[in-house]
Amino acid sequence: MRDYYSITELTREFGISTRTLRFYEDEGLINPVRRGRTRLYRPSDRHLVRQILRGRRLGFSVAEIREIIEVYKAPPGEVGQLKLMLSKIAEKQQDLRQKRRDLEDTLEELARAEESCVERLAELGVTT
Amino acid sequence: MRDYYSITELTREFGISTRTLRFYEDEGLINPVRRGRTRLYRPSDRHLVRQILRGRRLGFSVAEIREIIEVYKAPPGEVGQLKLMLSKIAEKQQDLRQKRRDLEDTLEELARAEESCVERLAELGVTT
DNA sequence: CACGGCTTTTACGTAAAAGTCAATTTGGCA
DNA sequence: TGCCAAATTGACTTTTACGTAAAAGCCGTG
Repeated sequence: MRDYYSITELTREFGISTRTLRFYEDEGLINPVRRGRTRLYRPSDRHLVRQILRGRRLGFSVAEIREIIEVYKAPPGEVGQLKLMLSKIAEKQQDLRQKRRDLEDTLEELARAEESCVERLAELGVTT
Repeated sequence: MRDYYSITELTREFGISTRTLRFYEDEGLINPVRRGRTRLYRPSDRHLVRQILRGRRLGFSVAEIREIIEVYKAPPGEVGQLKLMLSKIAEKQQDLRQKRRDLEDTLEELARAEESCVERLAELGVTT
């Protein structure tokens, strides 16, 4: 496990630009350490980037991703805070379950479209 | 099954604005018929809106949604077109499967966060 | 027939998420 | 130690997906 990654290493690994990484930092999603002015990304930062990109692919806004990331952190000490966090987690879970339903529905429709294409090809005497 | 829906009926049903529906029309996603200048949405238009919103929730851009919608249409007659369509469908399916992995991973992390909150609450003597 | 309510078109506005560009600064190594 | 590729910062631009406001058309009701 590497100690640190440079910004360009991460841009290459994840296929994003330095601007994007700095943007996420400005937005408070990641906090790489600095040697002088240059950013050094720890494994934990790298993992965060991975999570951010996952959220992005799922269509979450940066604000929503921030909320999700916050619940990954160590749980707070106070009961009220803990309960609040639990309700936030439940909210995100519901959101994701809705997305999962949307996803399965869309996959089904695509399968139907695929099948009718294959059938049509068969009618034309083409073997898939 | 109703013949036609007015624009406001659909906005109420789906919780979107008239601007949004007209925008999707400008973008070529839907094509309601007209009585004079007013739009009349058929059940098929209504179903399209449902599919559009599903795509939107999954984080697809309007351009991507348009591509998905196009493969739902009746399959074309020509072999080359059919094969092209099949490859487009396969592409979308891969995309959706990636999203599904992202989704399951995120749900797992949320479950872990949830568990550690519950544990912490238990330590504090709170029964969930 | 005037009115309120719904609808239309046109046009400009805007927030989010970066991309791009220019002007430094720096740090590694020959 | 001197230099050049890489990194940083700040400002401006772009794209997407609508929001919003203005001005006007249709239509059933009192």
